Amino acid sequence: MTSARPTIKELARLSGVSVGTVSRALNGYTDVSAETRERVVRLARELDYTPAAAARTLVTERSHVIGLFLDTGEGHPDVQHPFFHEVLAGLKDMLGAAGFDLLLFASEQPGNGYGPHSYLKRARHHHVDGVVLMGTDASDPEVERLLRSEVACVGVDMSIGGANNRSVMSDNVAGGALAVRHLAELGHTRIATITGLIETAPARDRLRGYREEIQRLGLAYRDDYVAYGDYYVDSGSAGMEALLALEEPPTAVFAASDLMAAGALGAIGRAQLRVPDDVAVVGFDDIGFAALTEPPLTTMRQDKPGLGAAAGEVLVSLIGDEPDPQAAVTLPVELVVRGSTAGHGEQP
Amino acid sequence: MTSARPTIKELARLSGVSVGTVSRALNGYTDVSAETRERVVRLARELDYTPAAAARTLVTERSHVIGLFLDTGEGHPDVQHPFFHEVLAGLKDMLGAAGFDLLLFASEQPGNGYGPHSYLKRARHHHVDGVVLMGTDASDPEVERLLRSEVACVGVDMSIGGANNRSVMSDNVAGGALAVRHLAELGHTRIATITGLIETAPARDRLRGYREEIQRLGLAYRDDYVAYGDYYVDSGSAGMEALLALEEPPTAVFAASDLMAAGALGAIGRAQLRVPDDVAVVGFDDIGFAALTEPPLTTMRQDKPGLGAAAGEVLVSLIGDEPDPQAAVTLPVELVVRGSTAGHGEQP
DNA sequence: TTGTAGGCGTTATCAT
DNA sequence: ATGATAACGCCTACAA
Repeated sequence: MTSARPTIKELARLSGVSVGTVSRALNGYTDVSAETRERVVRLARELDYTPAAAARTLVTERSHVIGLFLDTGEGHPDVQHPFFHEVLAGLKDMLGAAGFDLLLFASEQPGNGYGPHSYLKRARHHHVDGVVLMGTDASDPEVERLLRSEVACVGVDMSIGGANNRSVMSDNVAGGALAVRHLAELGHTRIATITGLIETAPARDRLRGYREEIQRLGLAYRDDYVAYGDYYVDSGSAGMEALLALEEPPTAVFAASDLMAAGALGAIGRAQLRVPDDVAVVGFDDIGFAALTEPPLTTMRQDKPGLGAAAGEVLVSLIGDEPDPQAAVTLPVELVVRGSTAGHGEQP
Repeated sequence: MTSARPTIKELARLSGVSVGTVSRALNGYTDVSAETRERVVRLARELDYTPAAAARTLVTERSHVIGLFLDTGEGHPDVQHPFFHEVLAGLKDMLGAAGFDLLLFASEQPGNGYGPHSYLKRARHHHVDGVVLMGTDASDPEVERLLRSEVACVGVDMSIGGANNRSVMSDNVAGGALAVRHLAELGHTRIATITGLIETAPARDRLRGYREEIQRLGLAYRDDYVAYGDYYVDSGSAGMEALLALEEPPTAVFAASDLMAAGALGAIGRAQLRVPDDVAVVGFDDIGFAALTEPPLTTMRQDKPGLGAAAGEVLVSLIGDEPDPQAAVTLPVELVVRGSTAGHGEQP
């Protein structure tokens, strides 16, 4: 039924003009007679003509495709953390509106043969106009090579340098501080934290915010109140268990991710303790299910679609020749108070 | 530091052979002297050469890229349902291993000008070797046009026909039946259901499984025990509220998604009732957080990575000239019993 | 075994 | 305003 893709040559033949003219007409050049353009455009619509991206990329040096590296190393199931998906939604929308599609790098040896491709090679292979990195290990030598290259990169939740690279992330330091302040205002003085993967910038920043606020409040900073996690559920569970096993266990805990906070909730329950009465919990992210735990999670909300959109915008302006934007974009976070720190609905 | 991408011509010049020979050497043709190949390959490695996908696609008619349409119409935030992400992980891994990358269609008018592109045009534009559809409305005329076209398509959780199209989904009918059976075995006789978006195949199949099993068990099928939802949390909440408001409310409910089951959990709690004592709940999907609700959710587990991998395999074999695989792949589901139907941990 | 040359579908630079 | 024509980078007959 549907015939093969018509090419620009077809259009030229059928409309009785040259391919050059067809191209110009379709691309809205001014030096085409209204009549010709009309005819060509109509024909193109009738035949459902689409330009071949490959051909265009070849001559234009622009693919209108943004590459996406999405990993969360350390053997964690990648493409798995809910946080990134919500960011991705924002990224996709923004980029789509700007005329870009998203290439999710999946293969380490695209096409046939040629052996495994490095990050840089994969980006060049598809001639992507820019690259977004999420959850990637910035200290990986291959990543560093990519960052040093001519490819425009923007990292979400990772701090990357370089002339044509940018970072976008939440104000994690402020977030950590805010979480602690909230708990302190509730009367807590024994406030612990469960960190994210400490190799990552957000984890370090949130920890720093935690520490600075603890000290600012005149509370004692205790090493044993810092449990090291990896953002995922199990580490939250384990971290909380360790904290509860202390001689003087905390009465409140700030987990650097909702997933870990959920794990902490579980551990607290298993210890026959109650949230928030025995120990209050605040998470980070405000991913979808944060409102669905029991009790619902108080958390520091990140503007996830906003992060994605910001990443897209930065990248687009990096690609174009617009005035150089700032080196890093930082988005504010917002405290969302729910049951895990607030009163307990049922009780009078 | 990093110089511009070397082309095959560069390699030819530097290695003192013609471009044709370089191409053959790199692509593993046999009619190249071992010595020449060695030299060329080494040089390619040294210069970090990557073939330009665009050029290759142009001549080869193969892009080694699979397109992905990921929507969940009806105004729902797309790219948002956890289920699809877990499927995506499996898809990405499988496709990656097979040498394909994934193009996430984002823009409705890729490149500049040319106006909005239909599904088919977007697929052709990038010359993708195949397309995966997830959560897309199969009755959309534009989707139908894509399905009638020469583009190979595989739908996840959607039933699509056509010579070069395939479907992969879980055994939803069996899943619905199994859920009901489980509840019946627990002694329940008033078993209700909250359906998924009834326009979708999985929702209808799960409902059918529910109904058939109800009848098979000799229980009465009651229209008022069927609440219509849309897979998302709020509809589960609303559905459950409606069910609880019945004169003779159910003592058990089968929700066609974990998200709705979570919503039901909330509604039950607000009604001062308890799970599973007052009403037992079983969900569907077994998405990540199903084990984290309170109580944890009994659910029908779908093999999500398996669905993704199957989709990839089917597509790859559809693209190649391998013997035609079956028209549809159906994966088994598995009952995972947790607290929302089983005993209640804390109590003796 | 290797070189030459045509062509994939576009855009862009010339003339005309 | 339009038509040739040369790239873009690669693959693949066809010759040699």
